Amino acid sequence: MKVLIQLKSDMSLKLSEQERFRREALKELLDLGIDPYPAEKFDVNVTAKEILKRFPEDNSLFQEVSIAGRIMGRRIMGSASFAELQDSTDRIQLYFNRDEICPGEDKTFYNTVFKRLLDIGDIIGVKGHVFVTRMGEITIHVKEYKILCKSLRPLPVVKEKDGQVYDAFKDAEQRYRQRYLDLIVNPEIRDTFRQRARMIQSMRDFLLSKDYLEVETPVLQPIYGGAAARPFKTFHNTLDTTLYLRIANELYLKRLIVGGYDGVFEFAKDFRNEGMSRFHNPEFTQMELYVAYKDYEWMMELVEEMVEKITLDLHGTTEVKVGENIINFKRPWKRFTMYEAIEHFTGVNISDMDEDQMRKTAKELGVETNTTMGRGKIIDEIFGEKCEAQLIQPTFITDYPIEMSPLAKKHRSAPGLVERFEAICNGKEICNSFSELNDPIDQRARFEEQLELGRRGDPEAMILDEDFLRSIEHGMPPTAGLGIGIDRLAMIMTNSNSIQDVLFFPQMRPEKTSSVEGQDNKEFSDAGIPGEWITILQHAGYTTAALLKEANPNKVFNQLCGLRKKQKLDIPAPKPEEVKSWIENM
RNA sequence: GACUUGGUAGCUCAGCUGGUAGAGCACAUCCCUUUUAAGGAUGGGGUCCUGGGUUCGAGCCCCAGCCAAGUCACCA
Repeated sequence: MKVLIQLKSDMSLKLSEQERFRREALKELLDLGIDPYPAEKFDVNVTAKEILKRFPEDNSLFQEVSIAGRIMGRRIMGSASFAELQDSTDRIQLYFNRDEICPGEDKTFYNTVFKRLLDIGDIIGVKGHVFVTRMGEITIHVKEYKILCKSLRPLPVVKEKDGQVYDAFKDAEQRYRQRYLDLIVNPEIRDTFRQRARMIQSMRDFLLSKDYLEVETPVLQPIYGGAAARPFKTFHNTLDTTLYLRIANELYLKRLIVGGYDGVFEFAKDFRNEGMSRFHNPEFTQMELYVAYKDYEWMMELVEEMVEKITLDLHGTTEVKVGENIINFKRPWKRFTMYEAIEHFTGVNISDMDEDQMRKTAKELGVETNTTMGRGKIIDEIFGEKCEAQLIQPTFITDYPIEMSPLAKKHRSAPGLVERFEAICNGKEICNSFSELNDPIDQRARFEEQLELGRRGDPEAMILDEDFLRSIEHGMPPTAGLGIGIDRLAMIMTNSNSIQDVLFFPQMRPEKTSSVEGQDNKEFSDAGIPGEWITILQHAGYTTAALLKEANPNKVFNQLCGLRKKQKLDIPAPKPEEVKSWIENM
């Protein structure tokens, strides 16, 4: 028991006052014989949302409810109290009456347990009936309650009245690092992720209804491919081999088309070792789809149909508000070839220009180029600078320069182009698709061009995948392929300004851990310092042996006594000569 | 990677020309006892991001660093 108390006081040095109060409350609960973390289930027969929705229509309902959730607010006034209970669906008010919670003489369970030992953030289960208070609020009249989990840290308290939010918890860093807090106190965040899940469900339903097969392909790949990007590198010990986290699954899905499936798709986490921004996270989700005997024209129709359906499923209309704009996904979407789009936004027709003329035009348009850029790259640059951001309504851009698209089939009629399209929406690409290149000779030549780029130092150049080539040498039917950015689409569908808002745990730089934690205490204990004082010394700033060795013994002694008093520690004060001997022994 | 802005109590934020760290919420002890971002009284709570520098004196000024956000560049 003594050890326990010491442990506790050591721990409490690092705790804030509010955390210490909660740990003390926990102890009192245990002393009262109440288990703050019971093992048995608590049966729930209703949600807050259901009550709030249906009770106004029929006051005879919900006369025996059992519901559980987190306490988000309390208003205590002696023998009667109100609390707010938040479950996964909504918040509902609870009414507690002392003499009903404690019908007998002993009022402990109300006076002590409810009023003093419970806190905002604790999770409880209650049973009772629903009524309406004098203030007109739907409320559960609690007959009994049970502590399901004691919370040891204070929650950010966000309050709201008439749509006005007070003390909103909105610091992006804390919200992303401690997403659980964000989800607890900002319930609209929970809805964003529900919408994301429904969006994926809707897409999956659509694809399954077409009888395409949902598949899984390797994340760990010996040769990464299918996109232009730098990979994450890792190592497999048993195979003694370098492996890469996939940047795309394209080449594997095409192998499955070679294998005889007509349609395969995968919701794939891809990993790209590149910059981060509000549009880029190192890991992101892409849905890739490959359908045999189809081409990119057909795929455009499918994308329109699918995204329109998703929008209807999510919003009941084809219109979505995104920032300042209303985006309408109703079919058909606008279509431009890349040349047409450039002509539309700049007034210049560049389709027949050679590289020199084009470079000159780019300069006139204020688009920067350099000598390493070929004709295709310049076109892409002009488009990116002058057109993409202006495409707010969903628009297909078709027929890309061949240089940028080593896996796409050459255009059936326009030389120098490939059969490729991207859908642009809200100024950003949301998907990328082409008639897949199935000519193995051409594919090998395109890979070799990529190898040449790699030799010239392009870190994103593709690697030649010999097994993939072998597979399409066996023959891949004409195939349409699609990659659609799930995070990007989720941003639009949920009106989110950054990708971090549609990922539960966006990548962040690791948090710096406290230097006191995990210290090697051996040198301290070797000098004869009792364990309970080591943490206190470290708390006082003497985190290493060297620091303590340099210190003035009198000052250290005073600091320790000061801390002992301040933290109300239940250990005897050290003697000055003891402190002196510790320091001498260091 | 570059530039801009920010980092102060558990949360949201003030903090003057550099002069003993503040408010609201939360927390503790009371009062009130069907309230509702409850109200009232009292109280406790701080590594002012970190490390240097200037100064008699730094939350504030200077330098370096860490973390985040925004903008730009590359990528979806």
